[in-house]
Amino acid sequence: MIDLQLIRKDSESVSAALAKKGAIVDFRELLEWDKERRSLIQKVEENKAKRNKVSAEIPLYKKQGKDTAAIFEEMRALGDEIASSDKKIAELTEKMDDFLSRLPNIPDEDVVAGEKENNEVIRVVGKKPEFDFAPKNHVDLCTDLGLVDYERGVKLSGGGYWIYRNMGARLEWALINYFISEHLKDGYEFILPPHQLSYNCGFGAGQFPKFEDEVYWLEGEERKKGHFMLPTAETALVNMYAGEIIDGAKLPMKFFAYTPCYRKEAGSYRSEERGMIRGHQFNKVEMVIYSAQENSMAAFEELVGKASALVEKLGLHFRVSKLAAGDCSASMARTYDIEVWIPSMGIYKEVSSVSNANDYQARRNGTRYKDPKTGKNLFVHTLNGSGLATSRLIPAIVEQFQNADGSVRVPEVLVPYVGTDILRK
RNA sequence: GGAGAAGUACCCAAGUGGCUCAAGGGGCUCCCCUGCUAAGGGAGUAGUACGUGAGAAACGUAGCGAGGGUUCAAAUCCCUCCUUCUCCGCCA
Repeated sequence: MIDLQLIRKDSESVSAALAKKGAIVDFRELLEWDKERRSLIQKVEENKAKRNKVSAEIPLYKKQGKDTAAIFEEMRALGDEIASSDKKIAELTEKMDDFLSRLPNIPDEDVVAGEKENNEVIRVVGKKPEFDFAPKNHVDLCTDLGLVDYERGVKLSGGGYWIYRNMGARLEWALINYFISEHLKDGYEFILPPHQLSYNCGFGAGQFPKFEDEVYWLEGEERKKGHFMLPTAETALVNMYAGEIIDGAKLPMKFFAYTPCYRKEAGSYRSEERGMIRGHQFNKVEMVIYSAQENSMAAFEELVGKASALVEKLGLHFRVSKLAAGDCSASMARTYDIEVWIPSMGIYKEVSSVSNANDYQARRNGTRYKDPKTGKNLFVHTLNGSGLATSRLIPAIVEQFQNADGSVRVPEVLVPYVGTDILRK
């Protein structure tokens, strides 16, 4: 949610900033509603003050035996007026909230306008592996090594689902365990949230109303009162303190959670997205930081550093891209993607997306902190980053670390978790 | 899923339509007395949101789990919902 005050003060700058994301917004109507609403509030509050005053006098009149019929008549009319003003205010408020809730976040100043093509690669780590044999793609590798059973996954649940088997399951779980231990080392609190969340969480994270149709809703419930399967742990983590005022001395608060992510999108049947690149359910460890406003850039760098370090320690070739405004998700002011090289596809695929929402999510769900310096209540800055999405790492690992004989080398840091340093038939 | 009970401020808690625009206590903050400790006396303590102020102050409005309704007037009466506790049912 964008601060209404900011729009009142300087709607043109806000428009210009949103245009970087490709959102063309005209604030004139909103500002009209705002003006009308405030004048109604003034009027209705005057009337309410009058009603309060008269109400306090009524018991006195009654004691004195005065006739109150005329006063009641007058007060009834006043009450009707108050009710109708209140109704108009509520309607305006709803319209304004709806308008505001559909606006994307304002991108940071240094984030460039435009879409994907304006993304900037800011770091490349390692080299593209060279093979002196014909490398296989990850679908073949995983199938041949018995790591993943795509066919029976489809049998169980249809397209977009797969089964991890045997060493595949151990490799997947090894990644999760490895990430967990690294985050614990860094002092992050381990969270296992519910996977079924109520509507407010989707709204608070900024994913609704826009992406309501991209998540799985539980049957038989009305949407706004119902539950959906979380599309990322961020949706849960970012709402834990909704409506609360956090003691500023406790910031930054750092969390991570492991959950599967449930998404309808998968859709894409393009052949290059075969296998585990995009599924309806995938595993991810997610990091979230609640930060004081002035420290959120540092927190952002920390998350980028942590996510990169994980990929680097796995020994994978990857790059870090700073996304253009239009490629950041709607809620985010800045996003860096960590993209891992998939040899068979000849492209880099995202394994982590690190973002700073600034106060956008906190405004939507009312997460504030008391600033120890000023004593004022401020909206927290929320940041999130995958640390990491395991389902895309496995394709990268098996493809980048494959050998001529079809076996796959296990990244050293995972050996203790997997129990072997090589995966063979 | 069913039945019963409850939800009031940092905590406990009084309060079944109006001098209660929420009593009292605990805790906390400050002051006084005493001063090693212990004990005593007094004052303050509703956070927050919104509105009018450049802003602070100040004022107003809302607020007794949430949302509606009845009424001149609602913590109080009515309806719906949420949460907690107790019991029962279900438990792949």
